[in-house]
Amino acid sequence: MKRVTIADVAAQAGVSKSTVSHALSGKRPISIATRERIQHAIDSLGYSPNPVAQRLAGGRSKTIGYVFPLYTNHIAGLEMKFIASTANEINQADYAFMLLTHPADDVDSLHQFAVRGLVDGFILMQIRLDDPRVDLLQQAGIPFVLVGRCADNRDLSYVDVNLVSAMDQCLDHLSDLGHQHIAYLHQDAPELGFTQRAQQAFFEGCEQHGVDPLVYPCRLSFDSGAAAMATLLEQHPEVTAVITWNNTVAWGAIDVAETRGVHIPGDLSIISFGHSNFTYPARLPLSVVDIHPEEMAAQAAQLLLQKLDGEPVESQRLIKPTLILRQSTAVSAVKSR
Amino acid sequence: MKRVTIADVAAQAGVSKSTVSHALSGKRPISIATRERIQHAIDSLGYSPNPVAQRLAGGRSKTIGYVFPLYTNHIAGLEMKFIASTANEINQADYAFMLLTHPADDVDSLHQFAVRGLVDGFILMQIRLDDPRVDLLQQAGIPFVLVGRCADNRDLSYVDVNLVSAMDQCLDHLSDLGHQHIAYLHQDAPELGFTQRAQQAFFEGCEQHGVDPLVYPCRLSFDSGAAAMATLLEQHPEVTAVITWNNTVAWGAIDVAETRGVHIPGDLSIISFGHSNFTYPARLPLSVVDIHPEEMAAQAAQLLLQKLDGEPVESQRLIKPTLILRQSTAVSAVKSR
DNA sequence: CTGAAAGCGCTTACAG
DNA sequence: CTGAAAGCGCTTACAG
Repeated sequence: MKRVTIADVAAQAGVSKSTVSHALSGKRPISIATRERIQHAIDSLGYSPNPVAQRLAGGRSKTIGYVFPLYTNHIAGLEMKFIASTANEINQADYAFMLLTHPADDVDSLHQFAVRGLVDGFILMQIRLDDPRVDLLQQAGIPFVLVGRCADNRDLSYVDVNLVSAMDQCLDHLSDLGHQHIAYLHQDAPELGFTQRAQQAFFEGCEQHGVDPLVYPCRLSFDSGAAAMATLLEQHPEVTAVITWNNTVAWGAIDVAETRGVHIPGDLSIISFGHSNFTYPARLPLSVVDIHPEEMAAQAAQLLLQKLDGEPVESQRLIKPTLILRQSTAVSAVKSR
Repeated sequence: MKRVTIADVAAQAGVSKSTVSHALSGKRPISIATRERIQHAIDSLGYSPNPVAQRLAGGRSKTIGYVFPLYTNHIAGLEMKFIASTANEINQADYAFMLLTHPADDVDSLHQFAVRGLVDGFILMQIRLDDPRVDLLQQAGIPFVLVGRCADNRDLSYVDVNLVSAMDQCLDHLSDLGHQHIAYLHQDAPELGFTQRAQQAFFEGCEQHGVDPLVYPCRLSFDSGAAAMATLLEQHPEVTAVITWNNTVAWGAIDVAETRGVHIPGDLSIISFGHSNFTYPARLPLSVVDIHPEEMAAQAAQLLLQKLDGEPVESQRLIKPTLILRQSTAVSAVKSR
């Protein structure tokens, strides 16, 4: 399998290598006649440029890096959806997809990696309010897009969830059903922008709706969701509705509730953040706030690709979630436990 | 952020670039004195070689490609575990991890990708009995390792599950509990080696244990597992135990059983293939055959890395699964429905 | 509109 | 044990 190079194409088309290069990049005008000869040579030889050489010579490697710290014991369907959607999107654009799983605080690894110049740009996940990776990439002058947001987002490109809308939709619905004491099982990670914004949106939404807000932190696991729910039920037996930031957490919470004889949705309504095709048991179709991970992934990928092409793009996007009502919410029972 | 190059190191150490290169690769003897000067220069300058240049000059890019067709709607915890484990393993070895999600039958994309020379080697998932990707990579002379096996595995390196052991452990256990009619909800993908081998192991195991084998195909989804279970219960009400190839399928099957009043484990025992930290509801701790995805991922990664380093390695490995008994299996009820 | 040449940062014969 | 030089396959000033 001998590689076909730009020199082969140039020879067959009877032009110089630089002409072939420019025909490919479109960076300078080429006469229609020679353009056709070059195209013909490319087709007949089956030429495709070597991205390694392109990159070394100052061009693109057509590779993007996806920075997503993964702890193998704590992965939910949502994370997977993000990864798979982004990978598919990038691959379909004929770019290579590089997954970087270094821990979030290991900025050195990212630095090492970035400086190696293997990728043209980055997509960052798990964004912190004050994220050292952002400073690093800005200083290095490497294009990147955030999925999420920092505290200060000047000059940054991001795709994020509209959490105010998400919470509003949940609270509108629950409030309409008569719920007065609503809990939010939120992620125990104050450094993340998502966590802060979701909590704030929850508190403000509760105030607007005149309901009593309860918040309990938990980690991304079934057991942690269960533990948080257990504590909640003990400390606030008056609670009649729960919102969870993640479906794994929701299942843990549901498990505890059912085990203690708290019936869903009769005694307790529940809504989870997630996406539309979570699986759920027939006896308990779970209502979810679909944050549209495929959509977020696609937009982030497109944003980055457009930046790499130098296209001017509107670069701060908020995706509006959709409340999908199934059967885990119901009219609040007047409770007197 | 000006890049430090090998020329900078050579200049500071007062040697030639080739000497620095050889000191780094160890491909020819370097006197202890100059080696020390070079090392000192590398440290003080913070030099790390540019993998793009290395690759172009005939060396390594320190990148491996992970070929795993992903359909975003059909992903279970096991897939995620494989991806995350492999990514972590590769990243920790200071290699870049490239995820290729092209559909399995899209050999052209893999070809395109391989010929671009971005990666040093591949790890292949979802191996078919007769896999065109294997021929492609063999002809191209690119190192690769399979997670799974083909029909003919001469000259191939792989890491796979010992399915005979897996089925034996399940059937030993179920048979001891008195089960006589055991079903296997297997993956509806006859082209995959895994599927064929698992079915064969199931049939042979049943024969050895003198039990009645039932097999029902289904796809990787909750709904499909539910549908298969529904059909099974209608056609063979005498069934008292079920083995599923995947936990998502198991939850679908369990859901249907419970909805129809078939109690687990009282009326029906169930064991799922999977891994040790699947989450499960407190009311139904699921027994699983842990196929050790982290272990498989780690071994595959190490195998490939060793091949890239030219180390001779024992290259066909079968990982023995572990049956983790929890509370979804019980003594068979004498049934007379 | 097109070409000859330098250069990207390495590796590896070739020579000593 | 070490160096000078060619070459990997491109891109991009420089020149016309």
